[in-house]
Amino acid sequence: MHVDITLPDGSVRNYESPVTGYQIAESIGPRLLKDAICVEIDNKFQDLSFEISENINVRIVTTKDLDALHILRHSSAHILAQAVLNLYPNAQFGVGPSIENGFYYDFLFETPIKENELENIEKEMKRITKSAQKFVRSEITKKEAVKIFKNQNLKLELIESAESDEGVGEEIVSTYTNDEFIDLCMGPHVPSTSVLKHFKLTKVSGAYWRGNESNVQLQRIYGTSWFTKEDLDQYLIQQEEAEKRDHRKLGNELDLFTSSEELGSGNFLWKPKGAVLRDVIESYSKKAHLQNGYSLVNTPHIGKSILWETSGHLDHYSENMYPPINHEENNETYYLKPMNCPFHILVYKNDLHSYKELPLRYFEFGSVYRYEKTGVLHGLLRLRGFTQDDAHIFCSTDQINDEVKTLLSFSVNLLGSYGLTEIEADLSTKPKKYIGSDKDWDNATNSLKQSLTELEVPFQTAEGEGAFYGPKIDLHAKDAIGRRWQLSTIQIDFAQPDNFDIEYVNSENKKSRPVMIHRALLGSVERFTAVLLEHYAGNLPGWLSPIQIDVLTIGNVNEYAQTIIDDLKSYRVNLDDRNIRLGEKLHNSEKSKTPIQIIIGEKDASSNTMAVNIFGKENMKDVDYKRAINSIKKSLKEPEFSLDG
RNA sequence: GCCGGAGUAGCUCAGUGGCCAGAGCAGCCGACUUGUAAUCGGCAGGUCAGGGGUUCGACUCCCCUCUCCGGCUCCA
Repeated sequence: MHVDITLPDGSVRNYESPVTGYQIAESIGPRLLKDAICVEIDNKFQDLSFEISENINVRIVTTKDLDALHILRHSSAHILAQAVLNLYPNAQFGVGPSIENGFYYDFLFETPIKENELENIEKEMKRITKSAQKFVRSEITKKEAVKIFKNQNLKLELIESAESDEGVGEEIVSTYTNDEFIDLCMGPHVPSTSVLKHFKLTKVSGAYWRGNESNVQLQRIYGTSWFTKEDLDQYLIQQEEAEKRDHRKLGNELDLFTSSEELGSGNFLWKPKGAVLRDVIESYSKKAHLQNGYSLVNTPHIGKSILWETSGHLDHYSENMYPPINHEENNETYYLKPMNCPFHILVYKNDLHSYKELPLRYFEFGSVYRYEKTGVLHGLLRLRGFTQDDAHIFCSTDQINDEVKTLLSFSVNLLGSYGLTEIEADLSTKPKKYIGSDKDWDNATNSLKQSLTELEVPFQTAEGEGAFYGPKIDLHAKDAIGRRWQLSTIQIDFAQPDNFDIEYVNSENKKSRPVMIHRALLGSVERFTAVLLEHYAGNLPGWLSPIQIDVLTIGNVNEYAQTIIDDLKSYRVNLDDRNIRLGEKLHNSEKSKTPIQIIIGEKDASSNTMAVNIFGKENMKDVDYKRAINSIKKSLKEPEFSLDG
């Protein structure tokens, strides 16, 4: 018997049947055999030892392949479990997949392990990889599996619940064995433990069994694993780079914001420089909104309970709301607002609206308060009190299409103005539980999809992830080191207009119900500030920087300095005229990441020149006064906002 | 909320079951009058997160609370 194997280049090779991936790779070349990790047969990954006995397409997956990294990491997870069980024979082991940049495995230890034990586990892993054990796949019956894993309760649970991901079918269970170690697994795996060379255990943390809060909490050990030392090193360096960019660290170093034990979790205090930064960010956005058909509204921080009953927040969102504020004398209950929409609806309701007014767009920097669980708080990225650049658009159903398109383009351009130009979207569609008609959902979802397509925003569809009241688009921006941050959200809402019974008078003089679009583009000003700080590693572009220019003097040139400052009075200028060396002034200016330094001494005063350092550009000396001022103004210019840009 | 780790001067960090807890930077005072990346000297600065307990003695050991860090869960 012979089989015809078709390779990715279209060539067909003929082999004795059955043939394995090994044999195919070997027949093509020794180099390929050396780099081979697994095979892809008919879109399914299999071990190199998998026997092929039909005419089929086969691709040899090598270490160069992105798919191979997942397999490497999956195998790394196995060896982690093997090492842990060797060292802690009474540990229970759960599941261990490959994840972005690495892998993890979940364990239940008799006594919780500590981070410093990772070193030892890593050592045992090294021993296992050096001994070059083969990964051997076998299929056994559930009965046999139950016998083998009789002391492993977590595995028994997996066997009983038939998780195909974990190698458990209706009757047959797939396992991998190397040395004494056996685990449930679909595979494939790298051929031998010796393929693992460049890995590192990174941290240990808690994780709920099967991701369910009400289940037992396991200990998760994380690691990273790569084919080459260079890749591993690069990853570790990138981690360090991310740490340097941490907005919490930068916020402290640059004097932007602080927190306080007395203040409590989830809120920050903005220091003068940070407040300026926020204000610049907000002002720019506000201007863009006013130029693009939005009206500014302003609403308070608390509202009576009836409001939150009507909006449904007390039914659907009370877990995330701060406890009520009771005024006993008046028998009134108030709540801090977790969202701005009910207030904007009240503004809308105050007037009778004609179809001629629509779409009506109400915009506000609205501070909201959500009682987030302590464990999720994270610097400015996840707060209990934060400010949304929030707007609610009231429009007719047939305006949704145009409105969403305008909005999407507005958002992409706005984010781009701040320097975030790589945008990707998630489109969340109708969930199982929803309100409104299928027709409305389809139309709205199509509007969103069509806008994304027309504006060429790359997007993924998250089926069933929409809110119960309408579909949504989330925009993510990629930062300078490739991290993805969720920023904008655009949500169509069929529910609130009903809840509040809002209306407009249509062209036939009949009452009609508008649709609402909720949208926040920066998301939260606090969060957005943090993202910008991390994106720019603290080196904010000139127009955003809290201090834009440091004027550094040498000797007594105060009069000349004053002339310069007067000519730059619409900018944020700081004068350092202390009697210290220039080197120290430069050092301080550098540390505060001021984008422009003007250096003037008596020489400059007499020749009407200055030295100018512009961050990221060359340092210039003896620059003519006018030319210097012009080039400074040019480099501090805020980006023009236009929807075509 | 859960698991694990941590909290020492304004900041970054040393340190020990036992005399008065240290350094650098920042601050203040003085000298230096400075041209491209930290000038020198001095001074001051701490209820060792807060509270309780064990002990002859606690910053150190135990318990509780607060805050932070890494995750999990959550994220209209």
